[in-house]
Amino acid sequence: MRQGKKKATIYDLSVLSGCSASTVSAVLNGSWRKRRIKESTAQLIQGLAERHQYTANLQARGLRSSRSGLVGLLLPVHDNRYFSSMAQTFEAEVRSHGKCPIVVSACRDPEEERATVETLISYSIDELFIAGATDPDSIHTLCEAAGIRHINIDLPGTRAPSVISDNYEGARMLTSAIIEHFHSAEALKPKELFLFGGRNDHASRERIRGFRDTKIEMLGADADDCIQPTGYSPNMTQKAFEAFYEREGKLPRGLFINSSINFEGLLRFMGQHPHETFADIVVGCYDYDPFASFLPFPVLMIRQNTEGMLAKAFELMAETRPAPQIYLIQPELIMPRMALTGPLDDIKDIDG
Amino acid sequence: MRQGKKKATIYDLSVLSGCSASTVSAVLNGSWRKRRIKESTAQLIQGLAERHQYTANLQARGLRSSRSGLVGLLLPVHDNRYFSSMAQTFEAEVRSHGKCPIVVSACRDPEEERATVETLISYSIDELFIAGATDPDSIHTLCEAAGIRHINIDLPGTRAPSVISDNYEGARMLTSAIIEHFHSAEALKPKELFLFGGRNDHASRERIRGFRDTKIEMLGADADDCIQPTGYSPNMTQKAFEAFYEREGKLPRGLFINSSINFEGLLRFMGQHPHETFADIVVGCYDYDPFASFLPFPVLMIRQNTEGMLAKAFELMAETRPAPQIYLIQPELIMPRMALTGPLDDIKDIDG
DNA sequence: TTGAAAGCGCTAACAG
DNA sequence: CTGTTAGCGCTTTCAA
Repeated sequence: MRQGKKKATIYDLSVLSGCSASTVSAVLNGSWRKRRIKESTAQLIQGLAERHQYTANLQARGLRSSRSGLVGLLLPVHDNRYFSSMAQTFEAEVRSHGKCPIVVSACRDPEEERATVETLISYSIDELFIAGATDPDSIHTLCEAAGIRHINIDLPGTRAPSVISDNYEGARMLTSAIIEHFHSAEALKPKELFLFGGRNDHASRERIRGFRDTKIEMLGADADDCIQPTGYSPNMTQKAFEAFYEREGKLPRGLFINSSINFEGLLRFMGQHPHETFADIVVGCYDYDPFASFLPFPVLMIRQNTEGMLAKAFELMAETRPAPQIYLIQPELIMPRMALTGPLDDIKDIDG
Repeated sequence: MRQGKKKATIYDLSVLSGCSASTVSAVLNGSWRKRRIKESTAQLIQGLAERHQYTANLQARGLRSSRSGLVGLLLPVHDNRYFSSMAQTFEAEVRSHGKCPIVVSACRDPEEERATVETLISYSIDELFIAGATDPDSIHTLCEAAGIRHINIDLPGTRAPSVISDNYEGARMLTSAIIEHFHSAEALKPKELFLFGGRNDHASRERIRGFRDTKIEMLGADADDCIQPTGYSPNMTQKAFEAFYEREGKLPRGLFINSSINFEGLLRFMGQHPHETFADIVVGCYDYDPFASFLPFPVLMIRQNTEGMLAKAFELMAETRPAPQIYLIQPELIMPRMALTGPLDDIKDIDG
């Protein structure tokens, strides 16, 4: 087959086989058994299809049947371990159902999210998984108007089923682990344990709540200025650390960092200051990263169970009419110096 | 507009406006100026479209015009900083051209790659960027048969333009930086500098070549067993380190790690052994990760210029008939304790 | 067991 | 300046 030659259509095969286009169509989309087409004609046509490298035009099929075979995943960003591992798991799962995964990111920008979802709808995607949307409910509205099944992940909406991490419990685990880490050394005082990062979204609010409750229970107090919400921005987080350092002449001994993105802000701060500045700190990070786990100070981390969340989400998607309620998935506390496996391990072991 | 109501079509607007469907179509797809349609009719129709929340059915448009507006990026994996940052940059660039980015991964599996690309072709994607394909040339064949413009990234093909990192130069920079890092301390001997990771792909071969050449130039020798190709597998890499350690009772003082994926294998090894095992090692990693940069031993890294590579790739894609040659992009040596910015920085600074 | 015919929603000549 | 017409490639009744 030389370059640019037009792709074979069912009509080409119809002529070649002497059957009608509808017969060819039925054979090639798998519905031929129930259309009671003779085994021999089916085989004839399948042979021709193979020989002529026929592949269905999925746009045409989608247009006609108003189902595209596309399944979408909306992410805040690609460039992040948590979300990219979600993408990885999502792809495998969707492929295993014989559909085509579409992963897109929208930068935590409500307007971008709307536009992106509208585009996906225009391509007639069949289902949408909405991860980390800033405004799940307005996306819900879009999807519902278009009759598209959808599930929220990571950030809850009120109008569609939502599968999210138990951020409150996770924050409690992390906070108490930080505090306990000091038990052998000089015990931590309330003014020595700070939270950096996050903003006014559901996840951050829950984590802050868990942090405060646990801190008050274990240390007896928590001052408002121990919470430094900096958004999901490395830069802002760095600035917050610089400001703190300038004011206090040192860092707090106990640090609760809201996400790996904020942790990068701490790294930027570290790049500007000598080792000694971090000699006795203990960091808890609400996100897991294997490299962070081996930094030269203790780093406790929360690993969110992305696979569990997606599994639950797919399960709900398969239900006829899932309730618009919130399903909590437990995250996991990871002690320092742990290099864990990810969704790619099975694949990559083929190598070598 | 209540749930499930059918989406408005150009025919609906045609009736409402009193114009023909083709006029409506022209107005709504932007070609109305050159069809010399009256400003006032255009406005009328645009108003109606807005009011009725019209959005074009992109499958229908694509079917008719045989261009879908979809632009694909084929990746080995999502779950990796290097590739996910490529995805991030790619998305922004494609969106800025008013097209729809489709990012897919194929796990470095030639069969999966073929199947994935065939699916994309079935959806009539307009252009394909092929990053890290194990067999770019066979994908080239598919694309060419379908008349789809395509560019290789990261791993070169022989039949389409290829934009890749200068792996040889990068490896030379990294190797000599590792060696020089010992100048003040006891100088490194040839048997103390090993390369771990990679396999028989173009990038690994080039890096190994750069490593050997530089090592021989600077240290006078390089034994074959100083190269330990383990594939792109954390597990295999860990095993290679365990085997080495069992044999030698320690790690080499100088380590060239082929990629962050292999570095994770070293982390897994580290998790099983005490701090002291790594007291005097220097690691060079052919990939940049901010957390790795602050580990408790010196880590030199190569940051590949994904933005530069993509920029060049888009430039080539825009050319009428780009030559099927290889374009090398220089990577950058990153010294220890550096937390650099990524493609998301501009976005995220909105936060806070 | 198969074929004919209609049409999914849109675009693109061509004709006026 | 605008309407008519003919499909893009496929699915899906309905009839034979």
